[in-house]
Amino acid sequence: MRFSHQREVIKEILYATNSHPTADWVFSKVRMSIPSISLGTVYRNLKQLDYLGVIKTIYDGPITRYDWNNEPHDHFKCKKCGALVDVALSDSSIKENIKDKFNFKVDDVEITLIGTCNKHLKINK
Amino acid sequence: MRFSHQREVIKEILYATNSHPTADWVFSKVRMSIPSISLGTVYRNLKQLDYLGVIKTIYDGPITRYDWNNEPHDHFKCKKCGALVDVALSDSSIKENIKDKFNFKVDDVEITLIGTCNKHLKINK
DNA sequence: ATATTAATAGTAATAATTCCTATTACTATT
DNA sequence: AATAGTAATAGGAATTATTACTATTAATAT
Ligand SMILES: [Mn+2]
Ligand SMILES: [Mn+2]
Ligand SMILES: [Zn+2]
Ligand SMILES: [Zn+2]
Repeated sequence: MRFSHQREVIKEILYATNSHPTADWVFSKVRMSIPSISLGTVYRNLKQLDYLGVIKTIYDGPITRYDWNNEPHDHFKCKKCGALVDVALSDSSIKENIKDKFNFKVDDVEITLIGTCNKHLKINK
Repeated sequence: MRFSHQREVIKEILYATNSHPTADWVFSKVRMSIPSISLGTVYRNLKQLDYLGVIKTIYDGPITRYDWNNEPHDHFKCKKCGALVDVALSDSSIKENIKDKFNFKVDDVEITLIGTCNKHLKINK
């Protein structure tokens, strides 16, 4: 695969946020430095970066997002504000336990927590 | 909400399969008994049934599916054939464990197993 | 039976994503 | 440095999934 400035910028933009952005958000960002870029180029490169294992595509309900963090990890989804936040299920033995229970070949366990993020929680004791 | 024959048939079709069908699949099925039905009616009623809690909408990557089983349960996704199969994580204490670890209010834990279903596994010992 | 009005069929509109093609710009070779 | 070969891009068309609109139909209360 040949070097491409567009792809580098897209990659940098992704690596600079933890917000799991959509293709459209990336598009509007990359336009700031490359005004001539097209949305198709953004989609094509996001797909390539995913294929290369450089980033990971995340399906947040009906919304497609992109994650610079290609390491296996899980997410918390806030019902109130829609934020998608990384969570580390430190005890990865949870996943191993789950894997052992089935007559399928389980390669991955994806866990999404759903609820309300601390931004909306009353601090008052 | 008023009775509708269309909605009843859609519900029955969903309740007769474990395949987590798409709106389009439901549409083609319901056409067999109601040839005049429109795709919009299928979508509208699936959304209403979800809203009523009668069925559950499932996001399988970029594919939207519908599940008659509105009880909390998890799924296994086969990378080879794309099948989405119910799994019962019998030990629901797993989920309670996970819930206890975070400074968010966690209402639900969604778990998807990803791998290869037994249809493709060699039986040979 | 009639009136009321929610639900439908059919179609148009929208949104996300992919496809197509002429043009551009890396890269290797003279 | 110029040339040739070709991968990547820009821009727009096409596709797909879903929602919105509206005249007509049909469920329900009177
Ligand atoms: Mn993440
Ligand atoms: Mn299910
Ligand atoms: Zn929130
Ligand atoms: Zn399979």
